[in-house]
Amino acid sequence: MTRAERSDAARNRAAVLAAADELFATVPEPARLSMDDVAAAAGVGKGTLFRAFGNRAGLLQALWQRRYEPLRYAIESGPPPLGPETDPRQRIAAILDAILVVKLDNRHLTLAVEERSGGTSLYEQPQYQLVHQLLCDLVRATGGGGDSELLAHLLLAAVRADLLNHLASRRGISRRRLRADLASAVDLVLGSAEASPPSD
Amino acid sequence: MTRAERSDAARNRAAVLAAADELFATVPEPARLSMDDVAAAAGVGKGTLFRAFGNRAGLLQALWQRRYEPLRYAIESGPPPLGPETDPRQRIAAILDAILVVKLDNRHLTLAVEERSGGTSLYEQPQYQLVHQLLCDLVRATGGGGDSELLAHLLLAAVRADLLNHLASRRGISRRRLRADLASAVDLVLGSAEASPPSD
DNA sequence: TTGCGATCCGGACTGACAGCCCGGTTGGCA
DNA sequence: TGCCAACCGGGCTGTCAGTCCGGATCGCAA
Repeated sequence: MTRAERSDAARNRAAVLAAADELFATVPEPARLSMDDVAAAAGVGKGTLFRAFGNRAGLLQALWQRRYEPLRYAIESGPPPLGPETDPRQRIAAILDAILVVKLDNRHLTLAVEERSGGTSLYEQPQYQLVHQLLCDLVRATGGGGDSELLAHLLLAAVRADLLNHLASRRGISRRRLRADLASAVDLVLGSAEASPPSD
Repeated sequence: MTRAERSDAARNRAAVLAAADELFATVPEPARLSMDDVAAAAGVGKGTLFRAFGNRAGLLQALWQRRYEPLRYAIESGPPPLGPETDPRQRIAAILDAILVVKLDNRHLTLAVEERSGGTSLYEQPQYQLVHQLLCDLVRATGGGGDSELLAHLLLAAVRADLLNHLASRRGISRRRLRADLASAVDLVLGSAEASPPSD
């Protein structure tokens, strides 16, 4: 019997999302961004924030979901190369490339989302498990050797937020280079065919 | 002009290391192990603990170093298959397998060590950078395609503490299976030759 | 053995932060 | 317009890393 959200609640929820989005895009160190900061920036009390999102992880999930949603949709039911009607090997490459791009575009946010917090590791997040499951199936469909579960984890390890952040921010490696290197690494892991450079 | 450590300081340092070792081996959730806990278990004041190790990361580093030291030595100047006189491809496999084993044997400790804390990511730790550099060189020596830097990161991602913990503790995958899967994954990444099962 | 200063000890203290609580307010249906 | 459930806000609590400083201790020198 979940009643509809009251209008003020909806307004505040939106305000928090907007403010948090802005903040995470701005601040240099997402881990140092406190819930008080977010509440203050949204012009809302802390109680309101926690009522709306449960806890820090809940807020981060909500933020991330908004960013990730289009990609998720494209993967689940869009046209090639992301959609289901693609050759598994190319689909894997396309998916990882797309994830790479989204994460680079939302570096701080993803960093915060993947931060281990409260005993919940990245690998327990439903988001992760969904993609992992899909990659498992796809890897198996390519018929290469090796355990598909571990391989899927390895592929996803290539786009972990902290690694990307290190390579991009710390080491200053360009997005173009990252995408190319990722593509060739994926080809290697999947038992190299020819490498196809990204188009977008 | 670093003066020698006073005897009581050395004694306390040892007591802290022993107690912390014991605790990290015992507790279920290393992140919940506070410095107060460690100090109390060691029968020492918190000030003493921080004087000796600087901060939490310092203590964890010291603990990890003791565990990792033998392996580091074996890699740097031991006999094959870990030592320098080994064929690069086999050496990579041997090193990763050894790291896997050490980390599994010290699961909670490694989990705590690799925990991102205070803006210092895994990739900035000198420990990591050392192994990464070595793997880079070895990967390059195998002459396969792909960017050696990224490949070395990927290889090390296969033995990240949180992944291992998830596979071993959460999913209940056996050590034997993990070692075998890791070995075949490494072979894949390095442009598969034949897989050789671990001996130890 | 005794004196003495540098070093070290310890636990109270601070600051930061996630999450809870509850008296007061407000939205929206009757 | 009245009523009450839902919601607001910010003060409060508990936890934890790291600091501080008065007092204890070590170990050298005489």
